[in-house]
Amino acid sequence: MASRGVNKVILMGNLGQDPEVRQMPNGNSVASITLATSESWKDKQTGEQKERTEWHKVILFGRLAEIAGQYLKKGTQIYIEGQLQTRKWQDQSGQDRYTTEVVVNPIGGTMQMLGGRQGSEGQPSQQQQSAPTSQNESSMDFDDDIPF
Amino acid sequence: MASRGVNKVILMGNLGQDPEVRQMPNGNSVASITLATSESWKDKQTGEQKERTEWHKVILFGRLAEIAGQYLKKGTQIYIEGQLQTRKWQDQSGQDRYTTEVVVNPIGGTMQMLGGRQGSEGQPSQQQQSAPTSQNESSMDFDDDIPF
Amino acid sequence: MASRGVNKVILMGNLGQDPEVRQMPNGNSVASITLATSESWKDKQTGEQKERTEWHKVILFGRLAEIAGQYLKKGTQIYIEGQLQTRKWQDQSGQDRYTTEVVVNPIGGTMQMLGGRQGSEGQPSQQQQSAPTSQNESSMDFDDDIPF
Amino acid sequence: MASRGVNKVILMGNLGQDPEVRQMPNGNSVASITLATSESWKDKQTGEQKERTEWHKVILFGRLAEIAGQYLKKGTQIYIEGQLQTRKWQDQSGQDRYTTEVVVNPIGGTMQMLGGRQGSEGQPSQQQQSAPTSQNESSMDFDDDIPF
DNA sequence: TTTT
DNA sequence: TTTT
Repeated sequence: MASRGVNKVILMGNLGQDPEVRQMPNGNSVASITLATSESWKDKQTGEQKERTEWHKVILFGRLAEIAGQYLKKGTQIYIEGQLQTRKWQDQSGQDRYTTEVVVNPIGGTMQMLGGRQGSEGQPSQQQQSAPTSQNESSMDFDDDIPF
Repeated sequence: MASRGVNKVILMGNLGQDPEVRQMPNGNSVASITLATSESWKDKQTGEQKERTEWHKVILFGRLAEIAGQYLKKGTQIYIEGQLQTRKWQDQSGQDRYTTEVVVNPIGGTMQMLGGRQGSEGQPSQQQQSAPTSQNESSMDFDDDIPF
Repeated sequence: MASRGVNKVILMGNLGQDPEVRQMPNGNSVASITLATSESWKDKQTGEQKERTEWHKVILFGRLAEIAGQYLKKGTQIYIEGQLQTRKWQDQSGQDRYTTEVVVNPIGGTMQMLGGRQGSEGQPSQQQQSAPTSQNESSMDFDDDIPF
Repeated sequence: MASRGVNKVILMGNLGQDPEVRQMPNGNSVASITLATSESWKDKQTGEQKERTEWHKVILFGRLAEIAGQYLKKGTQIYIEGQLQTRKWQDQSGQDRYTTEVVVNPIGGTMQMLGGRQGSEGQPSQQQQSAPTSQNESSMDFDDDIPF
């Protein structure tokens, strides 16, 4: 009867693409985003610099979905707190498949945009545009490797 | 060059089965466990009590894998800190599949067993056995629904 | 206007004493507990085993305060999520003093008891009543000279 | 013998002033910063917009202290993971006082700068030197009468 | 003052 | 004392 367990995910990273927002039948909003978290380290064996980027599927509900739709876009850096959920679905051949997502509900979860003006002193709109632009190239080869 | 991003998962729950531990070619240990996190709440519409159990695949490395192999078993309550990783694999038909796991490395991650003796004053071994037993029934219908 | 910042504390440890619960003028409950978190490690220099226990003052509000009064006691292991708050007060000599506490609100915060029954075997209702009672007395001299 | 307990603090906020960095006798660096975390909400009673800023004293060690000295300054937005520690000291009148800090060790802790370049454009090396210098002076009177 |  |  009492709640038992903790299921918490904390991510800080950048959106790989613009959010996808849709309305549920009951009028609530749902936003779907892909978030990249990168880490780099020195390989203890070879001493060389390594980097690994992990892609996360994040689903935002309610008010947070609306904020996502209005303010987030490809390249935006955000912080989120949510929880892990794995849902079952059927692929074209009727086979069971499972997808794990980080679900962010306004109650118990959080989403924060980071970096504010980020040194954009003067020309905010230009800065906003240049960021996605500079990512277009490198995004070429990661868009098709995303598991979702 | 500098590390950028946060990828952190915090789970507290109970093992659905005994851990599976194996040795990597280099001698390191890897333990695989399934962790259940349950939450319950009152449905705001109907007022009825709801419960949802989420199952997580957790992979422990190194020293933590060894501890898992030695001390954890079906029913044990643990706390872990790790990170999300999605890995790609091919199913029998050669199709790409993706599995998301919570990876716990000794560096940056953590695993703690909870509850110590838990009122078991006197007969620890009996207590250890009774816990899994009481879970055997309800585990009937969740073992085959686990995505991994 | 928009919320900016993250302030989150996650603790798992044992109560050093029974909780102290009191009612606010508006009828809400507030529980005050001290929580010990211990860590041990090998000193890299000397190789000897070290242990350090940190004591935290945790304040629970509302429903969580009531649960604390009913179910927690000295030695109970709990998990909490809350936030840091430093409040200012005056000591006997009128000097400003500051106390940092971990505040756990039902909204955004969490409290979970760990490890099952932990010794409450037998008379739960009696325990429920005795806890608040013993708290009223000891809370008399609570504020004036302890670190928190 | 085994570690028991979790003591974790996650903060994201802005520095209230430039970091103060000093060297320990053994050559290690220690950086002291104050971090503001703000939250805003609508008062459920009055409906008015409220804001609360909490100030945290954060201590960084080792490599992270050096990075703080080189790159952080008043206003910088950062994310940190550390742990709570309360230390005892004596004020001028010999009375015991307690100060709670968030301690960030490179092992187990983390510090990340957010939002990109944030205005440091131009003369990084000059900034690197000036920061420690200005810290040495102000750290003189650092310990004796501020809340932290 | 807790706990292992 | 920060930030939006």
